[in-house]
Amino acid sequence: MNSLSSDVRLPLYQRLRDHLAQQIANNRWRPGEAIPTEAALSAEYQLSTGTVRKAVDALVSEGILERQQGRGTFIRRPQFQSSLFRFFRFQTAAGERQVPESRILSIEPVTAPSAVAQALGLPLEAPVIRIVRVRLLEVQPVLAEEIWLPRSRFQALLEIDLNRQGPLLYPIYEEVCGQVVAYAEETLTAESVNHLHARLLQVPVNSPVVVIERLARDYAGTPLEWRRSRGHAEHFRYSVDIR
Amino acid sequence: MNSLSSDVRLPLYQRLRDHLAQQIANNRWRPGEAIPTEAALSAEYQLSTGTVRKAVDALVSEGILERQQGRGTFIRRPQFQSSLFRFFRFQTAAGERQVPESRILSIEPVTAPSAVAQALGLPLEAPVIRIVRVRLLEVQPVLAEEIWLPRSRFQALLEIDLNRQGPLLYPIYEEVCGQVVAYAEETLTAESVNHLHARLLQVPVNSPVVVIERLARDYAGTPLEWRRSRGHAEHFRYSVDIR
DNA sequence: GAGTGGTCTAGACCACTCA
DNA sequence: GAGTGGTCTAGACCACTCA
Repeated sequence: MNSLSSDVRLPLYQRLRDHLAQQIANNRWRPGEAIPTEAALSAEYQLSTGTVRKAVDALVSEGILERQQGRGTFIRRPQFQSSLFRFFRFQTAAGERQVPESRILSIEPVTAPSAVAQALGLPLEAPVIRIVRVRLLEVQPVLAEEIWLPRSRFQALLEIDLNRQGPLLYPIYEEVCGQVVAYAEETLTAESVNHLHARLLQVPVNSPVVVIERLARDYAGTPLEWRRSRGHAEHFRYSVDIR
Repeated sequence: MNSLSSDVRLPLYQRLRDHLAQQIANNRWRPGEAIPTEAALSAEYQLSTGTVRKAVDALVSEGILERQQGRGTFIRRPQFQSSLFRFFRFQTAAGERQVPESRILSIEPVTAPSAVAQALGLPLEAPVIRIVRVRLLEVQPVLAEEIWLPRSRFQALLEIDLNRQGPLLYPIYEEVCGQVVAYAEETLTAESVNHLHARLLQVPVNSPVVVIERLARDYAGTPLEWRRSRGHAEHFRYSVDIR
């Protein structure tokens, strides 16, 4: 038997949700692992199954846990590939979806400019890593990306050859640095492309591009990565439901 | 006592949810009205309160109902103003938010071009209404909008002076035509502005604009309105959370 | 067949609203 | 003080998974 520490004025299901979220943030279980069964949680915290289910429901709807009937409830491994597809219609001539290739143009230790320091919650001129890359689909550049990481957590990236890895960075962050991206927030704007990005994207100067800024965080909410991606507006289409 | 008609293989809470959704779509209650209390629904359908709550929970999370503790559960009146603010940062110099004014440039009965007929689910060349307007903030145009409506439901709009109404069309649709917008789906892209829209928005030809296409539906899911809005990219900023 | 999550019951008691 | 939604209990039984 265990007990819930947080604010006693909150409902029990809320306190259990917070307690579980805290343990997930502290890496008590790794992504893909199961948490204790509902019966075990009921017994451990002396709560009815209905109350336990309501706490687990909340974490499931937040995208942190994933239920599988008959098997258990698991820490969800985020699937950020799909978020990319929400924004861009990267398709081959045959119409199938495809993860764009990655070509790293540079990776280097630098000090954080003020916008980056602010986004990542670091002091000005804190040590960071800056990565510049383009994403390509059938030799055509579709996205130009600038990526900033706090050096304290990602030092190990400087010692490997990123161009020999797959096109997705988040699995590499997890394997090489033990850092798991749990959430992200994206902001979209549009602009006329400047000379530098026009060259990287192989489009005429001043054509319209979509700009996507993304701040990615770990389970505890600490910022892990800030990136700014630019893509030609022709490939861009984003849908959202409103109620 | 009443009984649920839908597929008996579905869980009871699901069948009650579908049953209530059907009645809402059939206008059994108007927006702002209360549905029966949980106790009344339990008695009417011979279900426990837990099951009734789960059905109501589903409709609440879909944005169709709204709970108010101690008062009741109400048909939600959609607040589409807020969706506009998610996309554009329309702000006065003082920083406060403001609904942009509306200036109707034209409203006329026409036949549906193929893209419009397809979006609204109408036959080609079906009778529709086309509205062109600009939205202004402190005399500055911020959005140029083209709006298409099925004439069968919106005929009454042709008989009033829209420029003597408020800037929001959805309350007018409800008051004048009895049509309630329940959901909408928006798609975002960007483009270089052409001569016509450059003039309406008072921006240089070829500057980047954001294009928002919106399909609005009633509670039954029938398309009510299709609109395409263009705004200068400088005023545009859209944020989304990803998990 | 043992173990898991999914559905459902029949309540009790609490917090809030409103006349 | 009557009526509403909000929380919580202590289960029972079902559907699914996996050895």
